[in-house]
Amino acid sequence: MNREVRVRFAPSPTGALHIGGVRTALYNYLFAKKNNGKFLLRIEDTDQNRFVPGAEEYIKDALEWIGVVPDESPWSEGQYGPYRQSERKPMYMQYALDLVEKGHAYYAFDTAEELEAMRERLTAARVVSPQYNSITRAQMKNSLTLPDDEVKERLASGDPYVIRIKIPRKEEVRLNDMIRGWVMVHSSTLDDKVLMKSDGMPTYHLANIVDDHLMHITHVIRGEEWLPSAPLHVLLYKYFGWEDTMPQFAHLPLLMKPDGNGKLSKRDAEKHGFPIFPLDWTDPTSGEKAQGFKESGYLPDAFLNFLAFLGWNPGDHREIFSVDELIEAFSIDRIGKSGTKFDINKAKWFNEQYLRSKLDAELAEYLLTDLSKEGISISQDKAESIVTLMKERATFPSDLWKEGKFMIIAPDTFDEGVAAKRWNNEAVTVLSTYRDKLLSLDDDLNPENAKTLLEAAAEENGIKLGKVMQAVRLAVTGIGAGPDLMQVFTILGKKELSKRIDFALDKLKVTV
RNA sequence: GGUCCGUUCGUCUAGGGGUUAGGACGUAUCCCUUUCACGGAUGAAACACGGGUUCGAUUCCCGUACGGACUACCA
Repeated sequence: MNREVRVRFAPSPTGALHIGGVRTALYNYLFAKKNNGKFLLRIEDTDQNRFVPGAEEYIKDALEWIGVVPDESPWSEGQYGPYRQSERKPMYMQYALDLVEKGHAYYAFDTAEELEAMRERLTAARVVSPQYNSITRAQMKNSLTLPDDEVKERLASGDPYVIRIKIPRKEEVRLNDMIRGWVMVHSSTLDDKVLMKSDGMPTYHLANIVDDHLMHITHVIRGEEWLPSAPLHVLLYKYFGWEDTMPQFAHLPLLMKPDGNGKLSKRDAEKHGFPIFPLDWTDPTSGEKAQGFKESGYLPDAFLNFLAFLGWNPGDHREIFSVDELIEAFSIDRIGKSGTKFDINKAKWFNEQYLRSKLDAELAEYLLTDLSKEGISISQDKAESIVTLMKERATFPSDLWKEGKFMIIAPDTFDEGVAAKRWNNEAVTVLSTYRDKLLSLDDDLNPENAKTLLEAAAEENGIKLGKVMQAVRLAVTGIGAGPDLMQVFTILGKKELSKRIDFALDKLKVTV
């Protein structure tokens, strides 16, 4: 059997795509590309009550942002469409009926109240897990207990019903997970899950098996939260007679909270002030806003690299991987088994690495964009010069503007701590002399002559330059830290520089 | 509660019957730098516990503890 590898990412459009979902999508994508297969996206919208407007577009946009674009999806259908389960609705009933005919499923007419009463009864009787199963179904209203006539009558009269799978009483169900190895579950612990809901929609369990089969899915790579229901899925493949083409399963470890215990959630993001969604998201009902990785300044390739390493590693010590390199290196057997705590510091580190590898011209675009929002415009050359000086110390592109502001706007205040410690008469003397020298300089300023002049200004007054350097920096930039001063002076130019010195001399005089 | 899954430095992890248990993030110290950052160097820091199996177990097996997921006419 030599089937083309086909994998799917199957989110439900119930809100913003969570980072764990993005990782699942990424692993599916990497696996597909590694094996020259296809990566498809299927929207699992069988629950009409949970539909959230905009969620589907969000999924699409998020995947596009990191370049994990499906080969087949609702927006670029392949030959096994539709790719939205709501649009596949007419296809499912026949499969459910097939199971009823084969005796592996049955009609159930119990109302919500009756189900609740059953659970209460069992709980009162101290039954460990109250569920609709091979024992309890005998007491319920279904096509196994009701006379045939009544069943026919109820169906004919439009009585609401569901179709449930008939889980065998005693059977060992086993599956060979690609990550976890053999997992065995006894059917007596499984319940008769609903396959078709009373609204005529299939449940996830039925829909995903039918669709995966029809779409020729070869591998199901999904989160660990699905592991408990995987045996049910195996049973369904068996009852449909699709065992020989049953996909291989790989259940991914979960993404956990950075502190404490539990699955990573939106609350953690709020608590720690880091994003959990790839893109900005505003909840359409509550109006709640959540910031995305993109809008927080994470570069898509850095984000993707970071994500890939949440639960997977190449087995050597390399960490910086392009998408192509990830595809080349990826394999499911190098995915870990245990839950992964989310560490935003690592994400920042990846972002810094990618930021520094970017061309100055590209980074200058970010700076220019930020500046235009402030109503400031500077030349491309100047922007690139600033980027050159700032990119080694930036985590996000927005830091270019935030941290490099002093090269664009003259300071109007001065760091008080630095002033108190470093500002003195010697600094004033050197700075005045330097200002005069700048004014009589014919050439444009460059790092060399800026330095020569400053050294001369210090020497003429018998002052060691090192003693006043911090004061000089303070006078020109307003702060006590930053990139090489002579480079900064060059970007400023002699006119601006002398203007700033004058301003500082005037403003700081009183504090001496 | 039940079922299933898991457990190597604070975090992500490599490793695998005999290793000085390796790397990365973070952290500490030092160097570079008349600043800060970058960079470089160095350090602290881990096999959950108890039984087996074995000449030898962090590695294999079984328990225990702890953690997690699931336990809907949600996915």
